[in-house]
Amino acid sequence: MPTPTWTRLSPARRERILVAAMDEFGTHGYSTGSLNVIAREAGVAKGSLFQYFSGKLDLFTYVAEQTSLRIYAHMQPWLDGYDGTIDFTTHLVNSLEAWLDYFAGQPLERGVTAATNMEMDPAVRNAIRVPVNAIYLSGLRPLLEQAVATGDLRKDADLDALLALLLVLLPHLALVPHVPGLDDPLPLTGIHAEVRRENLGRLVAPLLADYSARDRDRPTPSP
Amino acid sequence: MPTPTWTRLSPARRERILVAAMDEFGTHGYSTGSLNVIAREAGVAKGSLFQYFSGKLDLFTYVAEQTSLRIYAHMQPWLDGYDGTIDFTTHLVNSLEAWLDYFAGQPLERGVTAATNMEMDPAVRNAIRVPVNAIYLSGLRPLLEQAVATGDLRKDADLDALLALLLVLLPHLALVPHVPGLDDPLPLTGIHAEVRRENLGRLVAPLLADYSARDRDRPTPSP
DNA sequence: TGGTCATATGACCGTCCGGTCACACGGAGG
DNA sequence: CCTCCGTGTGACCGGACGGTCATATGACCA
Repeated sequence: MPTPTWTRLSPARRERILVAAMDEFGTHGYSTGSLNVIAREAGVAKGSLFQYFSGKLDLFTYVAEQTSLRIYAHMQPWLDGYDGTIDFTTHLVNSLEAWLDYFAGQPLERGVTAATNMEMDPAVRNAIRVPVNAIYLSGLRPLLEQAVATGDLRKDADLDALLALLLVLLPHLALVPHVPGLDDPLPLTGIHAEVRRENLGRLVAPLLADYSARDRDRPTPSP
Repeated sequence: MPTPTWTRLSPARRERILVAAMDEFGTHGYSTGSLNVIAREAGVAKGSLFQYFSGKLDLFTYVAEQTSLRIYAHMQPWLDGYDGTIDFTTHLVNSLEAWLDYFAGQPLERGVTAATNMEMDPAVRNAIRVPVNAIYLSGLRPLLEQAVATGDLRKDADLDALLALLLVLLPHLALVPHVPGLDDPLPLTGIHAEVRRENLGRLVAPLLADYSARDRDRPTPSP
């Protein structure tokens, strides 16, 4: 939790420090990220950082929280914008396209997402991942429930399993195009937008098809 | 690549160093893992480590490679043991149970798997993940092709998409029960064996059901 | 016995780390 | 004009790091 001093700072100074911290932690991770570098890049004395935060972990926690709030705010229209006028699989693919486009254009948020997903220290990971996961769950579950309400997903669809799979998958989808060696087999890297959209559909299809209530979502089985 | 001196060492000494390195890297990751600690725990002078490996990265690369070989050797019976006498979904759930049980009993291999999956430095990650992924792909693709050959998966099943999803999922399944805060929504932690098996089925079902060729794998759709 | 050589050792090096602290600065209130 | 206090600063601290190297050890052979 930042100190009262932090809240009295000019927005410009706060933003410079936040950006420098996102950049450093997002590039090197928590434990390897350097407060010296953050202070230098922000144009601020290192001692000042300790006037705003109680220490390295406090700063990283703040960075992770702010980042997840920004990401969530950007995705909100897709989370509560489903009304059943298009089929749910298409809506989900559209949302994932927006998800990928967002991270393609926001290297800072992408880096912090990588850092929070790759942290080894259990104490740090718990401080970061649990609230972030809660944010994602609170947005995704209503979306799936809405899909059941509109009749796009079957009433007996296993929402818990679907949610767990999506939560594992989402960070990988966000990072794969920009993090070489992470999940090279995912067919989303270095391709045109139409091919990427098609491939997103190929990844989502097996997840959703079995729970789809509308016939048009289910391909004809071979005899 | 280890030096010739390493290969001339007594197996006991090699094993002590390998175990200490697996433990340290598996607990703290590559960049935070300490050669001082490895040398101390192995009962060996730090200078000796530099007689066996050219540096920290060389040692970690060796550790990751040995670990993936051990894991692969243990899973081999499940990878080429599918002959179609049971349906493929059941075989896959059986294999995943073996996968989870293996990592439950092998904290060293589990730690190294975590370390290789959570490494931030791109150079280190590429040195480690690419060959490891290649090992997994070389074992999993023939298994899926075998399932197509026996008629358990449809001939038009999207094997590339399935493989990509499995490759993303496998490390998470291995680590979730022992790495708090990693993927808490995955329903595999702190439960009895039968419940865990049932939940594994719930996770695999949406992945495979749409591509299954046998009717018994596909639940009755609601009208 | 004396010499050679592969190996083992740990003190030591330069560097960087997170964190501290004595001090400088400047606007507000007397 | 002086004092105070919130704020900004960077030199400094103890410690840990990866890596080096002069020296010690001991097996083997002449």
